[in-house]
Amino acid sequence: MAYWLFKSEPSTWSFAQQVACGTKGTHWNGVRNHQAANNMKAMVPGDLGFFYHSNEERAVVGLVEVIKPYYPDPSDESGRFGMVDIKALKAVPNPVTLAAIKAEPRLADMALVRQSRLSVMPVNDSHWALICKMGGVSAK
DNA sequence: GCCAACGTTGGC
DNA sequence: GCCAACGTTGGC
Repeated sequence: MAYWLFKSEPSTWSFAQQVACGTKGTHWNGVRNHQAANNMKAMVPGDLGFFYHSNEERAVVGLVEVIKPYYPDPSDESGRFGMVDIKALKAVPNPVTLAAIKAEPRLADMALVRQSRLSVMPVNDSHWALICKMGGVSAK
């Protein structure tokens, strides 16, 4: 079981919209970055992820599950990039802000902190457990 | 609104 | 193949 973090601007695609898609989920399209795409290639159904709101909010607000492995993104004319499908699992009761993550020394080496522009990134087991705890949500 | 980080493009 | 120019992202 691997863990991930999906970053989105809430004004473009929010966790509330993801929840509204229900158990069928949606495709996570629009990624045009090879590092992010490579992370998605490594995903398998059943993997879990954080849903992070960037820009105006800057917080982990929900948990999602990967439901379909990497496949081509039809919105990419170059054919170079793909996407996965995810569905919302549950909201994080106490959203974990970027400020809180930066204030926690054990999270200092997260990709979220080190590579602010990366939109899809891996999360290791201990980081996953700690952020779940900070957010007041059970890890699964 | 500004700026740093960084990926991409295009000229050479 | 190098590198300057440029565009985009995202934190502040």
